[in-house]
Amino acid sequence: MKARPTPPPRLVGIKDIARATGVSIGTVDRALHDKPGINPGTRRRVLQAADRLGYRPNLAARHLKSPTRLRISVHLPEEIALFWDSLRDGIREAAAPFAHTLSVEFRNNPRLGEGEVAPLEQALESGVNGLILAPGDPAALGPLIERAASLAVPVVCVVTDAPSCERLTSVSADPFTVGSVAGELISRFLPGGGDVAFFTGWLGTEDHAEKLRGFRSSLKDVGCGVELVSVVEAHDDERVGYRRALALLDAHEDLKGIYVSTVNSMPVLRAIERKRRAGRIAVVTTDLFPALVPRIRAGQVAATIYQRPVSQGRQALQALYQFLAEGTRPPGRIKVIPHVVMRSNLDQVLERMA
Amino acid sequence: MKARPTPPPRLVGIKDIARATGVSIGTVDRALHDKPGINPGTRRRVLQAADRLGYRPNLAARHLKSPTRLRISVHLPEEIALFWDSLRDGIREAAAPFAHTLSVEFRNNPRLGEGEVAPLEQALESGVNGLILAPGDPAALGPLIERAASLAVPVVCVVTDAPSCERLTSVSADPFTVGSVAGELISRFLPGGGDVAFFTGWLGTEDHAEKLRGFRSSLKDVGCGVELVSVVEAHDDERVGYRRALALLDAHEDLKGIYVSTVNSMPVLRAIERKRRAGRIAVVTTDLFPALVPRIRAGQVAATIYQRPVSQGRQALQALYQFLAEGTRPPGRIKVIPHVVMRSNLDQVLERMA
DNA sequence: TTGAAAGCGGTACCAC
DNA sequence: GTGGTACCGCTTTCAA
Repeated sequence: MKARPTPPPRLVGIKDIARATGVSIGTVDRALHDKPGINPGTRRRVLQAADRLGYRPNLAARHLKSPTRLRISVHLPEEIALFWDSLRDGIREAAAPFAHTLSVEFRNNPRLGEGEVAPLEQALESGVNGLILAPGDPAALGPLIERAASLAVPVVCVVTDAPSCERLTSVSADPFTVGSVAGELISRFLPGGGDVAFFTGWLGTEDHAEKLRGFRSSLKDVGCGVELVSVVEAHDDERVGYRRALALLDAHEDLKGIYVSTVNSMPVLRAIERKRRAGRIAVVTTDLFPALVPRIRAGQVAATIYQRPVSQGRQALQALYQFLAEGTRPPGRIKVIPHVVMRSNLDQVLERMA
Repeated sequence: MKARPTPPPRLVGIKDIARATGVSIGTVDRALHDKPGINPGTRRRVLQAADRLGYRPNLAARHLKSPTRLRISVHLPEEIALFWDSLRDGIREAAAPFAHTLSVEFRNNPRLGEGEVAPLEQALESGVNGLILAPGDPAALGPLIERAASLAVPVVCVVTDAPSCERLTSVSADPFTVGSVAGELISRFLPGGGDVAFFTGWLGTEDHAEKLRGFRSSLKDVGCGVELVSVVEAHDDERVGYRRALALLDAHEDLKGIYVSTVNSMPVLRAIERKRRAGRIAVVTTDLFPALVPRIRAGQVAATIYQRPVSQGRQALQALYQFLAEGTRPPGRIKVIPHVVMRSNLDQVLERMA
């Protein structure tokens, strides 16, 4: 005997509203979409009925008619490939279910902050409906983002933010929290207290300054005698980083911990190795890339803080789609919770990245 | 001047194939769906053309016709509400974009492992198309899962697994990794070494045994003299937990760390408080619930390992939907990477839960 | 200001 | 075996 499916609850559609109000579906459409040429009273009645019946538009059917698929342009750097490709994957993955409603175009620029303007201008020219971008140089991009806003093209920032612009939202790891997690880890790793150092790119960058602020606040909170004795700017340059790390290690014979708040951690690790202090310094790094893997395995890196680019991409696309398709406005800022990657969960994280 | 959208690339549809092959759309449909009553040669030609043109069915249009929405039944316990409700939220959230294709029904049972059979039988009777469930008692559920398999109803396990059954996939945090992360954290928190203890529910449970194995392996790996001196079974009972925690603290005057691998951590914390050893023992707990929040804030809990129910729900639904709608078979096991929640990222995690 | 009807891509069914 | 066509929910256009 075959099981009898209970009849699924019929969803209310546009013609249910029409029937309930005694008008035609055309009028219902006009009311629902604020179109001109409708009696205000009729509109009100229709909207009330829609509300009362719990009408939810069928997006699939909507986009069936006009093959005007929504076009989204994604603007990301080529370097560092692993990171940005993961982000692109997250976007592609999230866009897959909407393939028939949405088309995603990728426009790359060489590096964060370099050559960002031209592709964005071109995308706006070509009339895209939405933008996802990582504003490396918010100052240069500002006017363009404003122009997008004036064209009613929503912009979602990823990884970095341009909070002063009229963007729809931004998806990123909150830098204060990231720094704060690093600080708490290092403090906990050094219950006996000790001197620690903080490596960054440029302190002028808002993100980096925030990480430092978070780091400091955690050292104070945990309060077991861990002291920040040096803040080093490595200018995202391998050689500068290496030299300054060596100098740091020489100046502080009993340094107990280092937090590298940028992706530029390899020179620091090499300097530690050269000075034969590996294992005697608790190192917390940023992000995850192939060269870091053996260092984590060997315990030279106690933990690394991973910004989860795939997740950021997914959330950025979802926020943008929901706004474009349904008009749902996301919160002004979407914070991704970073992962603490250590030896014990490294393999699992790598598995997910592949 | 208005920007000119480039015409979106027309997707190939069923009638493009019909035109290319010189048959009618009805025939194309028969070929694509392996329906009877079609000449094998015609079928071959149609399929080739479909392949050559890169045909992708428009799922939205497909489900437009027959309101035979896919029905998914979700079987989860009521206790502990916060955790399972988060899981349900993740499912609902992920199902939202497919609301017109998919209807989700929730069937609850009182506790994990209790009263799981009846609702499941009822769901199968009623002819659902897919199942999401947390098998608390895999032995009792096994036959039903097999019956689902024989009815071609895919099953996705969440949180706990029933690996010996023919389920489509399972979504959960790998217990070995969870235990291993806890072990690594505690080891790192105790660079000077010391005695630690492990609290669990029943060691007979496979999950708990795996966590212990992971915990042990990390202690050995980090290898800084941390020793596991006691494994305590609290039988998920508050009073048993409290009594055994007191006994443990009395027996080990210089206990340095405790990992509670179940959600039942409050009695342990109360025992530590009663013995005035708060702050002198590194405690790692499991999951996140309101009573734990102030303990983390106060530093009595160094870290808690959170299984991310929302994410598990989302991934379970996506895997099931993609299989039902598109026939995509997910990997045999989807591992969720647990979050390490500490004071520094607590607020952010709570924000996401709300 | 409103109604009626065509058509989007696909399914189901009837007629040949 | 195959072709033709009504219909799903919605947008759009044209006529009233």
